[in-house]
Amino acid sequence: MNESIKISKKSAQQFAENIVTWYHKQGRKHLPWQQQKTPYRVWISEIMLQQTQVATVIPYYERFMSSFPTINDLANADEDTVLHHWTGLGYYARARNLHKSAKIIATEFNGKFPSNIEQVIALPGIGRSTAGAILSLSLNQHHPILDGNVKRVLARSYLVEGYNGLSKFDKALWQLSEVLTPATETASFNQAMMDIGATVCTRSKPQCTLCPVERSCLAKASEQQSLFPQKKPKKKIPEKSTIMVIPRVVNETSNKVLMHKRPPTGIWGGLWCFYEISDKSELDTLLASLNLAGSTHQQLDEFRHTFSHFHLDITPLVIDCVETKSQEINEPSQQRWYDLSTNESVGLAASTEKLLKMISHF
DNA sequence: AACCCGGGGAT
DNA sequence: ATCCCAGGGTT
Repeated sequence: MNESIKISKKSAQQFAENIVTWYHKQGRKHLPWQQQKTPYRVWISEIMLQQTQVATVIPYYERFMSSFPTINDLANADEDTVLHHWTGLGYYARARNLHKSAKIIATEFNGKFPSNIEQVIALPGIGRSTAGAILSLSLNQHHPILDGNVKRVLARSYLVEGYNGLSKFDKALWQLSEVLTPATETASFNQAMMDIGATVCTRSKPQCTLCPVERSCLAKASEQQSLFPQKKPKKKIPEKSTIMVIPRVVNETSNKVLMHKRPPTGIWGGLWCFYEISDKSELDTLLASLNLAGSTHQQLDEFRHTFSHFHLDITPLVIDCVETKSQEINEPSQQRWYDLSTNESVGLAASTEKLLKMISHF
């Protein structure tokens, strides 16, 4: 297996030169959406791009930047507002970490993004690769990176065995990235590696004829591109089910549903969701605790929401409530009547948005 | 339906 | 040090 892959200084230099030359030939036209590469802007885009492709990220990124143009703006925003800008992107812990880090930068670094890589890695939500990407792309500092796209390019070029997440595999690739990343033009090299992985050295049907390192690529030489990186052994995922309780008030003056804010850790952390029960027999107890007893309810069609690690079958249960004073909210920071006629500035999970759509034309 | 993913937290 | 989790979109 891999052990440490030996590369001569000369061939490493040649590799970097080919990559950087390719980058300059692109004329950077492939990234018109991100012109000024400040550490802050690169940070936000890198975190978004960890989980989502460029085309999807662009509108989120634009909205985020126009609402939070500076780190201090982000630090001073409500967590709900930050999560609202992340609604539908997934991985909500990343948005919460972004917010936490902004507060740290505001207080400990006077609002200026740190330029020391140890300090950057110490920020929540930023690891070695993201820190390297931020400081190399924005300040041209000499740091290697290793995201999913770069991993694919390197694993194919040097036939590195293993799959994503396997420690031997990651270790070998980090070592390769260290050896290959040039001290000059680091920004161009790193950006090019990510771009090549995203657009040329794609998972299926790579466009090898467009690749600047086609001639030295070991996978291409043996036509094994599709075998690298190797596939992660798959595991069976469990099925779970839940009943989401949707108390609502609909009349001439209001159209609203009762939601609560989830705890900060775990699934959908910090997002606004409906109360859940695992069995209909728990409904009365829940409604009583919410001062909503006696209301009528209707069941909507069950639907499936799938995560990588489990299926979740959701049964929506709509409770029609009459507006009374007993529906005053005790802890508005944890519980609220969500107004369906406005787009309230809070974070919602994709499944919650789907439920809101279902009941809006029901 | 299967695949992908950087970093944090638990073990 | 090593495993498991997160939540969507794309293929």
